[in-house]
Amino acid sequence: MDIFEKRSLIRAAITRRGHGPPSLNHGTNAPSPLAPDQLLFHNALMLDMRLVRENAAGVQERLATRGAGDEGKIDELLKWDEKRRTLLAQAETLKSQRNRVSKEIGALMAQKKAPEAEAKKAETRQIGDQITQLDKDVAEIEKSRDAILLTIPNLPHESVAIGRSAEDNPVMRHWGEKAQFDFEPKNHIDICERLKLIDFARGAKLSGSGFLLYTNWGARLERALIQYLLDLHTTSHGFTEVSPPYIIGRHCMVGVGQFPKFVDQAYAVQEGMDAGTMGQLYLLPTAEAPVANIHREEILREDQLPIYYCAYSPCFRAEAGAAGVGTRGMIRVHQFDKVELIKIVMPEDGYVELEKMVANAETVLQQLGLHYHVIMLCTGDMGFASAKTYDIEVWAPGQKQYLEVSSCSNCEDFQARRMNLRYKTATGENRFPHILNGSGTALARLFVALIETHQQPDGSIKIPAALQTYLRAEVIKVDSE
RNA sequence: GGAGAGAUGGCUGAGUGGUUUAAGGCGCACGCCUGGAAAGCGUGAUUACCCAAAAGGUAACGGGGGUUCGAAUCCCCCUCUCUCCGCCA
Repeated sequence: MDIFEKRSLIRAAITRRGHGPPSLNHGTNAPSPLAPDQLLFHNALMLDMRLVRENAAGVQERLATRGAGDEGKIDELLKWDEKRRTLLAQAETLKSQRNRVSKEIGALMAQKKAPEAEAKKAETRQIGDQITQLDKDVAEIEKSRDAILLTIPNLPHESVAIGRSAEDNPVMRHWGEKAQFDFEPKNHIDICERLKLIDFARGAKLSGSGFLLYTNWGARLERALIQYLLDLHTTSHGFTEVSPPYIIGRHCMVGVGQFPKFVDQAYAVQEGMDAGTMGQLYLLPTAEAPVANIHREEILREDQLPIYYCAYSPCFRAEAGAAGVGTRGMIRVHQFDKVELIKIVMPEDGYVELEKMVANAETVLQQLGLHYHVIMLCTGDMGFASAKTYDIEVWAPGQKQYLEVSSCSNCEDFQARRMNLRYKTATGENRFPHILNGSGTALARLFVALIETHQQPDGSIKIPAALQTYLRAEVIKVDSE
């Protein structure tokens, strides 16, 4: 069987978007899964349109710091916005007229004055035609406007370092030191094969390259880590554990800003297996997607905030275009486990909460005795939805490189707008909360750093004390059964 | 998977084409009354958009479309919930 046959079988049930047959439900003219009008389910905006109107120059300036050229979209956005408001005002005036005349008709009918009523009907009918046209125009304009808005990333916070790429990310701090060995440390692939923690060959046999088969103590270590992480964040850091669906609707992906930009990175469930108005279903790329959306389209009470959620889930990523870059081993895989942290907080608390979240993720590495540093992503390297992001990179001695195991972001109200999540203040005002997400932490790379850091001269792995009660072992040895 | 019944405001619940400007009840807030309460009486209370603001206007009765001068109400599609049957870990 060649590689293409293998891949087509893998994707028989799970296909990337756009490559499957049209669904029966949709007929042969199935709409593009990403038509703008399919992406929005309400009128909330990604960037605050009022802010864009009132301070276009400021918005453009912030966007420009990302170096992606999005600031060029603002002028067109404003053009659509102005046109929309003009037409909307016209339509509403006409509707007001029609409502008034309709009432008069009702009154005439009640008085059995049919001829007069008929005359007014003709008048109203004509107004109605104009309204229909205006409504159509406005809808078109909103479609154009939203198509642009959906592709504009969040504005970076003022405190974020200006830069173009990962090389410009400032290191904020580090903890511990690079582990020293009086022997040549092995990399995780060798360790896994020797200790039979992962069966790379059979994982690939099952699902293709980039899929892992954890075996025996490897599987147990993975499970122990999940359990340890959830326990830590729930009991010590005050998070409420949730366990979300792993298959989620398109609207959730749009809500957190994964779509439309990263649609190629998601595994789509077979076309036709969609959820009606929720649209096409996808395997989650991160638990952030379902968990941040838990309260979408709700109005929370201020006293419900802050909300802290943590969730374990596997994460599925197509990693299209990433082939060949560190693909061997566990560093970049199509499916990995992660414990995710999500916070929904009042805007004034957003940045304090971000620092706390990073500290919560750092605790993991400290307790496991792993050297790491925290970097701030510069404007040019930040994710689409984020206003400010810290990455935690753990040292992997076998790789001789730092691996990203956590990315903690404050998305401010960017996601809340997309999903129309608000909270009501004590004074009765509705506001968008800040939504934060952070890995607490990603498992596959944590696994790598753990076994590479704690490997012993005899090839065994010493288990850190914090993990021993979960794994029920102090060491993993070659002859461990 | 099959059959049926539903979805109305904070909750409950009326409303089968025109003072619905969504009744009534419960709960809520404020006021009157009271020594204080209860009861009673009165007032208020959704969301979004347009408008610099105010005034005003428009829209929303699960979601979308249609009929009509006019739709919570009639028609079509979808989603969700409940009941029964079937299947299933």
